[in-house]
Amino acid sequence: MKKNFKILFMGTPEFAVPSLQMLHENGYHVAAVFTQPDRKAGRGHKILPPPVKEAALAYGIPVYQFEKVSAPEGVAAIREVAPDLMVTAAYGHILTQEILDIPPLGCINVHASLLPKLRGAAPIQWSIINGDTESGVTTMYTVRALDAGDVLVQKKMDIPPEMTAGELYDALRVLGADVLLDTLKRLENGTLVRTPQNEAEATYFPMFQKGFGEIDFCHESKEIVDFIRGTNPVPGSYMMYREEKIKVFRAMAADYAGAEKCGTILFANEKEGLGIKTKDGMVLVEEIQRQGARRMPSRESLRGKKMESGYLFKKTEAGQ
RNA sequence: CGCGGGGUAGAGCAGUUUGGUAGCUCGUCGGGCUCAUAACCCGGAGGUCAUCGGUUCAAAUCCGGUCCCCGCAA
Repeated sequence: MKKNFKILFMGTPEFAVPSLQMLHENGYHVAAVFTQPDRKAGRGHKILPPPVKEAALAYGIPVYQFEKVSAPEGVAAIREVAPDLMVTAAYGHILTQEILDIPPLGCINVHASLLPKLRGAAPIQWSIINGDTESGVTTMYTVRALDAGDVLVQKKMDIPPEMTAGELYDALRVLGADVLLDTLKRLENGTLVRTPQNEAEATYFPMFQKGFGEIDFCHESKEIVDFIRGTNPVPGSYMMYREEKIKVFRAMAADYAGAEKCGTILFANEKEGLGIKTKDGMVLVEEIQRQGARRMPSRESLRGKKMESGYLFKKTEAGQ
């Protein structure tokens, strides 16, 4: 098979950018890019384009932005592009069977997990929250059921013990482009093998909901630490100190045998830092961000704004 | 013009409501104590209070403009 088949690329966030860049730099014919509409982002009123749009425009690729691709006009646009192959990477839309049937070579999705593990919209964060020690990227044929299509190529990587979701995200988006390139090469030379997923081993984790990031100190210390690094930087974890929402970026587990209730501040000063009782010990909260301030080490923050030893953090929202 | 918090010494903060000598915890420099120390004691340096303008006898504080940082919402 020749390399110059016509590709329709669908993606939205930073995760998809290296894949698009790889296609462009390796001479693939990307006929069009579909991405989410520009949305209000940040403070004020600014409307920002998705990262993929900026990349596509820089490469001179036509960009289409539909609120719903599955609507008639979206489908019509795809038919007009008439791609041989569709590639999706964190596009943010569920594709209908009607759309999946359009490209003769099918639709390939780049997913940031070792399928069939961690199907769903936020596999990177969940892998760290769950305490996994390895992650990876999988390409598969897209089917109607979420992330359930036949696996094509999969590559693994280790998750270092202190890695945050943001760092893993950066690593996997690069790996994603690599896996996609590998997939396309096999498609070209006819060595691409499709392997059905083992449904018995499949796991699914949902998108985060509002209030998800609040820390529950009544879990085990390791779970709390994993939760904090798995939600860093988005959606971010936090705890409520009286009426104030304090964001937490980094923490480590430590031994402690006291009988205080989980969530109790054991100490909060600039020498020892911030220690909070958990189900099985304590966590040392090392980096926080208080209201109106920027993120900084707990000890620095505690030099100025004190926290009362003995205060009990109680989870106020559902989730985790 | 989406809502809200903030900008005060190298760092982190209080003081602003009720204008009246610029404070605290650290760091730093010098000295002391100690077998010793990130411990303790004494002393010093370091700030046009983001910026511009206004009100006032007097502005960090009250009023208006600008710049920058942050949270929410998306």
